[in-house]
Amino acid sequence: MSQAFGGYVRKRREERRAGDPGFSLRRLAERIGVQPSYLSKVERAEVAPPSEEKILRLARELEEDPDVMLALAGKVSTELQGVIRRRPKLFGQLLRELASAPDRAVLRLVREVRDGRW
Amino acid sequence: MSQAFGGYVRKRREERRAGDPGFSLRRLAERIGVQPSYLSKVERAEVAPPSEEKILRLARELEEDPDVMLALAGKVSTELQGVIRRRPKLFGQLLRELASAPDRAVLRLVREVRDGRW
DNA sequence: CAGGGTGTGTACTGTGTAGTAAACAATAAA
DNA sequence: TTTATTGTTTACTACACAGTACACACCCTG
Repeated sequence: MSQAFGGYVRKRREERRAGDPGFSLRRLAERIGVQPSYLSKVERAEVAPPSEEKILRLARELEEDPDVMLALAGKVSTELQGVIRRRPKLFGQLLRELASAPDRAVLRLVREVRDGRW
Repeated sequence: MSQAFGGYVRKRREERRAGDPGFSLRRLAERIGVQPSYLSKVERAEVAPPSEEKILRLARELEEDPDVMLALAGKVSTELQGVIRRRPKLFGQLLRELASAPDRAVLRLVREVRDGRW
């Protein structure tokens, strides 16, 4: 299933490793705070993706978008979940409405909101 | 923490029970598909809220908003999570932007989208 | 006063999550 | 040629999650 996540991490790590030997599996594992054996299994999708916390630290080290990383792991950040939980009706409606909207439309809304046009 | 959920279920159940004896704890539990003892513990928050599946069935029986019910249980539906996971960057941005927006503003967006004004 | 229905207390359980710890073979460096 | 370093294999684990099963005491009510 989440072959996606492991493969992605491995790819990104090896890319970054070309220019920086600090991106060996062992040294990265240490910075993330897990055993090398575990990171190895994660990268080869021998086990499920790690916890949100480890994924976020991984995203930081690899300079990847945390939300994208979490999505690859089949998760949604507790932060975003919190945003929804605070106003479930409102955001439930909005998200369902936007589920089938084209990227372009969603992007327009993002900009609209960011520019304070409300 | 989730005293909220249990208390809410109990309140709603007893309300509905006034007009319909089919809303005794035992009979409701049966329709939901759990043991009465378990529903009892849930209502008194002696245990954590049940799984998403049971919560949705509960919401149906009690005629409550599923998203609200899940929120009380500290959860977000896998359906909504799926919407986000498909376009994590886009929805991540949007939600963070809207996190601090007033209800009114979000509601305006919902309507705007629903009326196809994009 | 027997019987059905009500909510609850107690004890237990299978499954999933999120890893650790130690040893191993292959490669690279001194 | 030792010595490090790398990724991997194997075995194991602690804890949370999502409940079940059964017995119990308390009402009514017919």
